[in-house]
Amino acid sequence: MELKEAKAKFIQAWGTLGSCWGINRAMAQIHALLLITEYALSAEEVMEALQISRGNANMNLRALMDWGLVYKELKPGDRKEYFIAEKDMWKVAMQVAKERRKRELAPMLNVLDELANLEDSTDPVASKRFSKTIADIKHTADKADNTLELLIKADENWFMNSFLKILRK
Amino acid sequence: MELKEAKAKFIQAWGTLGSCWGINRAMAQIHALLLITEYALSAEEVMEALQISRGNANMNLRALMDWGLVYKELKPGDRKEYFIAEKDMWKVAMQVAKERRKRELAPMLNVLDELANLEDSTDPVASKRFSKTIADIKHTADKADNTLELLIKADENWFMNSFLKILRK
DNA sequence: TTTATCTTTCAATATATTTTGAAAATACAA
DNA sequence: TTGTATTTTCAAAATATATTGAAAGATAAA
Repeated sequence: MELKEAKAKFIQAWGTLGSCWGINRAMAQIHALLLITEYALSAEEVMEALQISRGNANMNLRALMDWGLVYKELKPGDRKEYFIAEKDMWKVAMQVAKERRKRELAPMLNVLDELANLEDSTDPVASKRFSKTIADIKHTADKADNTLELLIKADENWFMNSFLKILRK
Repeated sequence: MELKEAKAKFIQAWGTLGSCWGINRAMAQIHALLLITEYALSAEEVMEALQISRGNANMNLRALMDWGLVYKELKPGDRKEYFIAEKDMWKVAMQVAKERRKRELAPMLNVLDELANLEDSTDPVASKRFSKTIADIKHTADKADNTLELLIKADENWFMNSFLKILRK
């Protein structure tokens, strides 16, 4: 296999993986492209490499920056913007965990909270039973949330991070 | 809020959460419905409760069983099949982790393996650099995979499980 | 075997998401 | 300011995904 083919294969595989996680193909492919490019690329170059439109490239580059997976890089004397991906995959994983926690887990915990305290006087038995089920789900979700927070916080902490590195060896 | 409304809200919220994770709405909603129903439901009852077609209900109930999140229950003297959800949310989380590891992480690791050993004599420098990038990504992915395996294995092991329960307190 | 009941399949349809590209907005230099 | 390079927006089009429902396939009792 030649290099060009290998790069295409990686971009394709990363795109497929992304779609399992509710990330659209273009976004995942742009991420993949930037991951395997050691220098920063302009929107133009991304469009060219992946054969996508300007609007698509722009929208997904912006989304990747929102997720903290890609940074903008400005070159002096050049009006174009260039984009480069975070290459430390552990940081990438932590960033994704952090964002998903904020965007998905947190809202669900709020809904569960609201539902756990329900009391419907029309049918107190069923109502009680429902609250119990919800409370149980919330309990596990809270544990997951705490674990994730601990992991993220630990990663942001120098000492814990060195400790984790040993575990990750 | 009354009970009926609360149940609808939970089903709706669970459906939204699912769609963030590449799970379609119907599948997530059926799961939610079964989670808050203490007895087993027939396909008919699921269709009725969620206002979905027979084919849709059937296909997604089957998918939920594939994921190990829902079990079939047969009642003596009744030809209908009934469905009940796994209620232990920790088990649910582990089951999801297990399946996603198998279905998504494993194939990606295979692709990375294949790409890490590439040597393109046309451009040995770039080729080497690419392999190094891939190897680095694979390294982190392997760590994630190992951690996940450990977690799943631990959960399947009685002793480790009691230990984890203390951590989860 | 026939009949009644229930489940599965799948092509057609509906819905949702992604992508495009041209126009508008913005940023900057002269 | 005006002109030029670049980015952003967004409605329309294209694509992908989910849903329907009727027909075919099972299964078991009569």
